Order: sequence, then structure tokens, then C-alpha cells
Amino acid sequence: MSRGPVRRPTQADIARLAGVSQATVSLVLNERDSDVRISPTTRERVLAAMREWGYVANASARSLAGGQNKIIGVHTFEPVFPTTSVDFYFPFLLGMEQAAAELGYDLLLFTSAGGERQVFRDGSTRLSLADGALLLGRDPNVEEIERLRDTGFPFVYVGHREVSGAPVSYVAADYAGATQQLTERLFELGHRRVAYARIGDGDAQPSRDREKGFRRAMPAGEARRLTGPVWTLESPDDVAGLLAEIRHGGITAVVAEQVLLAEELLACAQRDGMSVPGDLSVVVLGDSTGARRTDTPWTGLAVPREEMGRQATHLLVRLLETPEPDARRENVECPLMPGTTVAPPRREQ
Amino acid sequence: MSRGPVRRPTQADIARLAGVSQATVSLVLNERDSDVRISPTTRERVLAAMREWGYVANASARSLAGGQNKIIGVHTFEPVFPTTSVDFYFPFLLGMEQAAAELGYDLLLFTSAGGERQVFRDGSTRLSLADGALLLGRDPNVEEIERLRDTGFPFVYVGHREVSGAPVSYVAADYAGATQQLTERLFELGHRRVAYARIGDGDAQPSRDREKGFRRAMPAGEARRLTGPVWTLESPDDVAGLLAEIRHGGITAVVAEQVLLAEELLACAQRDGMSVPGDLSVVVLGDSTGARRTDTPWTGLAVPREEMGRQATHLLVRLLETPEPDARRENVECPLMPGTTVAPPRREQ
DNA sequence: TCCAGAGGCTAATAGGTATTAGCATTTCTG
DNA sequence: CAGAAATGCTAATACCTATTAGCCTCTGGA
Repeated sequence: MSRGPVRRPTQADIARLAGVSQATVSLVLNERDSDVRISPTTRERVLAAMREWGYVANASARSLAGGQNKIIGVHTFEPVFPTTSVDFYFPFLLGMEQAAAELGYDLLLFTSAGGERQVFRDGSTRLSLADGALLLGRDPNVEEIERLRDTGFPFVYVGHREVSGAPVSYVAADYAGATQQLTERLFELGHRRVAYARIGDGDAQPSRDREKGFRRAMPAGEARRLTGPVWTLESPDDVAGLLAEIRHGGITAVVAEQVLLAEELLACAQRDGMSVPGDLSVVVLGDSTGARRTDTPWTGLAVPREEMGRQATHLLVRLLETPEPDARRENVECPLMPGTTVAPPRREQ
Repeated sequence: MSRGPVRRPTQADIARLAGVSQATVSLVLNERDSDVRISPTTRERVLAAMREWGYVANASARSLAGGQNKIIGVHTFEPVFPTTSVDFYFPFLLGMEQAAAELGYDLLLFTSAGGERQVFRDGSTRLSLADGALLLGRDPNVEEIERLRDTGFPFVYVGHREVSGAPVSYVAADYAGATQQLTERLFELGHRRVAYARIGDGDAQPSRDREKGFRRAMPAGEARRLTGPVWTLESPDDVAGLLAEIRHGGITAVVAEQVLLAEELLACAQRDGMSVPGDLSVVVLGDSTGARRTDTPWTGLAVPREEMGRQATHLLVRLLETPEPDARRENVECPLMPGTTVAPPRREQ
């Protein structure tokens, strides 16, 4: 029988109904242990009226007036759509969902920025409907992040972000640590010459972190360059050349940044009659989201996306409830996958 | 250097700067072709001031003044968590996300209802933070749906829902139609005795719809009962007995409600030396979300979850923008999966 | 009897925007 | 040149909540 949008009851309506003032309704609603006291009788009358009329605070008014909404915004810099992104995106969301539920917050997914997924649009942002925000994306617009930081709006980036000017809060996977451990394990097994390889430029933060971990695992001294070369390929087509270099250089183990690279390497190696891990150990630093063509159980790391989502949410809520002037950074350990693509090097014949 | 949140410039600030009134700033900002005109000179002055000071409209104030929030609420009656639900839940969400993005709405995920996932809590609901809501869940609380309907709050259920009293709007998969087509196809292939089987009680709406489709495909007349028996098993353990009945009754094709049932049936049949589809054709009415143990390409239907999410979102937005007194119901066709588990019956020897 | 103090509540205001009635000025029309 | 119409803008108000200063009443003590 509902004809047209029914106007939602406001605090003023409830106040009229309960025979009190709007201010009293607000005070009851927010249960502040402020200096203002409300008698239990009145409180109960107000609560009853709220229940009866299904009163719900207006989020916009509330946030305009400076109150909390118990809403966490989630902004992704890429559309979730192209289905390839789904595997990347959803585990984070899952973790956020779980943490938000525990903490009593709802999640506001910003989808409406249009194709470009900007935080600011026509100079305005809907983000501020939420109490704070989680930002997410492999290829964020750095200027927008800086601009948002400068507004003082609380947010946490999911993933390692360094921007110019003041730092921002983030929760990142500890790629460096995991890579270091994996690489050290190769040396422990007896490998002496270990290479690092990636496809694409190594400019992205996760890429830099991984390389840093690799370098940290290198033995000290001047042998370092010889011991652990880093190759950056432009495309998967270059893998054949990489393999030639590997054989030439007496390299017995490769740390591959991406699954795609590792798979290509495996294919080339097998074509050359080499076995993995018999002739060549391979460690992979990416996880298997996206297209993977083989079921090879790679030795490497897993990206703890769910845990990152959870932890970012917890961090944000901490920041919301007790604001801090400085940015906070947290690392989440990457679980190591044992896999079957690493073995001791073949003994010199 | 940002010490504390810098106050963002408001329209009043811009107005002062450009030597106009706040109203003018608002008018310039919104470029309404209203009856109010602004001279190009003034417009330019205002725009310049906005640019210079990095003016950003306050979303809360804007929606407070405007009424609509451009937010669609999403309520799930089960937690997304137990990871088994993820496959069920996310495709819907994906469709909603896409549609919401197209339509310029954001998605508010209600997670905070605590363990019980109730719409109403203490008699009030956070749902109305949003302009309207999408409800979702295999096992919803029917009373809550009725109550929500009676508040006049606009919502669309994703899935077929019938509740007592007035009807509610929903977008459902056309299980009945797809089941009917699949069953008719069996008869066309020459099967004469076709059974329907399920595990668990058939009380849920999707179950009833499927059975209805099955019955519709039956040839008319009194032969109907004999032609198409319906079995309801209590547990997978009963499948062996079911198979015995099938062989006894000369049944050559089975319409199985769940993948689990079909897989069990296949296992039993093979144990008995029967082949599928040689000796027994099997159609499956569930899709493969959740644990499936074999890779059998079942002949059956797919649940168009993404499309349902998309369509529900579109329907809701239509309802929001031009309110209608009556509930709307829409069906989404289930794609049919050809699969390899259906064949003509073996010729009588 | 007067005063102090506490208890219980309200009036008033801020917060930033959108909208509309209406005012002042200029230009057009006959 | 008077009156009408168009132009360009502003003042005022509504939207709904949170917060604070302050008012009124009642109790207990001196």
C-alpha cells in the first residue's frame, strides 16, 4: 500500500511522539555518558517511540554534524569487473567483510566513480559519507592519494604505498621478507648462483619490495653481482633467451617474479631437456590468480589477501576510534608454499 | 606538515572569494539549466575560485539537501563467510557491482547485523541508510521480509520469494522453464520413463520451482504418475536404493536436483556396471558451486547469478526513480549446459 | 527561610548544500 | 517614454543531527 517514497521519521518526529525535545532524542540515541543526564523513564519512552516508528539516523545529517556513521568506505582504483580482476579483488573484500562484521561496521563500496575510478570527481568525493576508507588497487592514481591525505580524511591503503610528501597508512604484504627467506633457503640448499627475473618493468612497489628481499639474501661482499643477477624481460617471448643466459652463467636456481614467467621458463627448460627442479630450481613470488596454464605446485609465496583485508580494516577502525597524527604502516607475513620446484643443485660432474 | 585536518573550503568561502553569494556558487557548480541564469563572466570567476582553492563539494551536505543518497544497500541473510558460501554469494555481488557502477549508485554492504544477519535489530534497521536495498540469501527470515515490505522501504529480493500477505518484488532464475526444457528434451530423445530426484526436503522455493517445471514437461493424461515419479531422499546414503528403484522401474533418465546427488548416482551406477549416459541419462539442475568431486560435464542448467544481480539492481533503481505501488517480478533465463550425460535410451533388446 | 547542588531537560546553533521567491537592473516594445 | 519582459543575482529556508550553554525544579543542609 506504500504510495511513493514514505518520508522517514526524523528525530523531531520521535521527539514529538515521545513528548520530548529533538536534543533529548539525539542524546538517548547516542548514549553519551556526557554531562547531560536523561532519566531512565524518559529514555525508555524515547526508545519505544524509535522502535515503533522504525527510526534510523540519517547518515548524511549525522556525518554533516560530525558524528560517526559506522561505515567504512572501500574504493578500488580499478573496476572489479574485467573478470580477471575478480580473483585479485575478492579475497581482500572477504577479509574486510569479516573484520567489519566483527567490529560492527558496514562496508560502502564505491563503484560509481564511472569508468575511471577516481576518488575525486568534478572536484568532489563521495568518500566522506563513510567514517574512513580502505583504498585498493594495483595501479592507483598517486596524486589522488596525496590529495586525499591532505584533506585529513582517514584512510588505509591495502598494499604498500609510498607517495611524495607525508607518508600514508597502509597494510602491506611482506614480500621482501618472504623473498629473502625463499632465496636464503636456496643458498642453504647449496645453490651458489641464483638469478632474479621478472617480466615488465620493475617499477611497481611490490616489484621493488621483492627485489629488495632478494638482494638482502645475497651474501655480502663483492661477489654479490656475480652471484645474483637481476633480469628484467620485456615480454614472455624473451624467456628463451633468459634460459640461454642461465645455462651459460652456471645458474642453478631462479627466483621468478610472476607465475607466467615461471611457467614459460618451465616450458622452455623442458623443451631443452632440462628438468625442474633437477637441473634448475624455480621459486615463484606471485600467486596463481589469473590465468595459469599448468598445475605445477610452485615453491614460493602466497599473497595473504584475506589477512591483509582484515588487518587493514582493523587498523582503520583503530585510527577512527583513537585518531593519531602519524601514518601507520603494518606488514602481513606471506605464507611460504613448499611446492616441488626447488631442490639442491646437481653435483658438479 | 599537515597538522590536523585542514578545513575544506565551502561554497561560502568560494562565494566570498568571488564576490558572489553562496547560492550562486551552488548554481554554478550544478550547472542547472534552471530558470536561474548566471552570466558567463560570473560563472568564470566562480569556477576560477573553485579551482584555485581546490573546492570539493561535501557529499553529506549535498545528500542531506538533496534527499537521495545514491546508495543501494545489500543485505545477505547468511554471513558471506564460511568460505563455502563465497561461490554462491560473489557472483551476485559482481553483477550488482557492475550494474550499480553503470547506474551511478554505490553499494552499501550490511555486515554488521552480528552473527544473525537480521534486517531488524532492536526494532530498527540500518538498511534505510540506503535509498533502497537488495536482499539475498538461501534461507531468509520470512517474517523480516514481510515486516520490511510493510514499512514501504523499497527493496528487491534476489531469488524467488513468496511471502504471505502482499507480494514482494524479486528477480528470480527461471528454474521452472529450464527444467521443463531439459525434461522435454529427454522425451524428445525417446525416453519414456523419467524420474525426478532430490536430496533434502523440497520445501525451498527453488526446489518447488524445479519440480513444477518437471511436472509441466510430463505428457498429459493419467500416465503421468507412472511416467515421472518424484523421489525425495533424506541423505546421499539413500542413492543406492534410488538406483535399485530406477532399474526396477525401467527408468532411463533421471533429473537430479543437485550436483551432489548426480555424482553419487554416477558412482553407484558405475559400480553396478552401468554407464552414463549409455544406460542412464542424467540431467542436473544445480550448478557446480561448492564441493564437486568429479569433473563430469553434466547436462543441465547454469544459475545466471551475475545476470540476476545485474537485473535486480536495475529493477531496484527503476523502482527508486519512478515508484510503483505494486511489486514487480522478473525472471532470468537459465542457460542450458549441453554436457555429455544425456543420450537416447538404449533400444529394447 | 535561604542557598547550594544535583538532576533533568530544552533552546539555540552549527554544519554545507540545493532550491525558490523575489528584488534590482537593463533591454525591448509599442 | 511608459510599461513589459528579460537578465542576473541574493536572501531565506529546508534538510537532520550533535553539541553545549543554560534554565527550571527538587532535595538537603544551615
